[in-house]
Amino acid sequence: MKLVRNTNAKTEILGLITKSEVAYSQNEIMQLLNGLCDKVTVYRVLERLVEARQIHKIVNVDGVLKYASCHACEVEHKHDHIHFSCKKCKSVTCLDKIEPSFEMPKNYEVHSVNFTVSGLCPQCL
Amino acid sequence: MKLVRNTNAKTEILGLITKSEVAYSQNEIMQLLNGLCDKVTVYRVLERLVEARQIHKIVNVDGVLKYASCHACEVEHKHDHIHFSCKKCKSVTCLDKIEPSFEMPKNYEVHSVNFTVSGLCPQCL
DNA sequence: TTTGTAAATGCAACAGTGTTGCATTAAAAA
DNA sequence: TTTTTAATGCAACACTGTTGCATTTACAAA
Repeated sequence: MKLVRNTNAKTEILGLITKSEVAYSQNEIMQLLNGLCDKVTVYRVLERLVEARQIHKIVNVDGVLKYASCHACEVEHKHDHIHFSCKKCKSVTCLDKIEPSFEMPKNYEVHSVNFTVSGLCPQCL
Repeated sequence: MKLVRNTNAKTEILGLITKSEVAYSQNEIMQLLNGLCDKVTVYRVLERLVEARQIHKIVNVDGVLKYASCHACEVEHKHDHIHFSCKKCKSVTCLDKIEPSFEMPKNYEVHSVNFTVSGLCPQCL
């Protein structure tokens, strides 16, 4: 078992993501941290938090990675819910309650899922 | 109405994508074209083909854009089907038949959808 | 409390994807 | 054939994300 340390950067980043209603990109986190640490550190902290299953990773419609806390993972760690990407305000939100149902063809082994719907969010409508 | 021209690059690229069972990235197309044209041209042709609704764009799990033909769009142009991204052979396939069902909360305006499932495809299983 | 360790960081340099500006080429309408 | 302007090539760039390595620091053990 590898030792894990609690650092300033990790605490701050996890705090930001946990408090947020929307998913954050590395870029957005950097701006919110206001020079607290290097961008490489942000990437590495995010990687560790995903590894530790404290946050989850989302691929946005523009290909940029975003991170959100695991609010709905108390019981079981899974991320089959939909993410909503707003074209106007550019926010990405987890729709924790919405899990699409679908039936995979035989002979596919599903490991993970990335569902993103884009359009206009309630605030921008 | 803006004039559209048929060029060598456009014909070749559309041909490649149409013949293919899997979705291609700009990088893959460049290799298949074997120096026929510049990478900027590939991006611009792909953009035009998407605009003309002859192909559709997929965001892969690694954030890279891939393009596939619109086989299932004869009647109506929509891309609510699932894409499968294989972790081993890195192929991205359209599962045209599989359209997940889900119910969006009120006050969201859905414009488009990007569903990707990753794991192992039948060939790699 | 001090010390030793390796986990975490910062910096610089890099890799890959995708974009922009501009001069040149060429498709196709007249 | 001539004319128009869509399409191309090239160079340079922007942005996201990664790697190597020397330095710092969290924290377990003494």
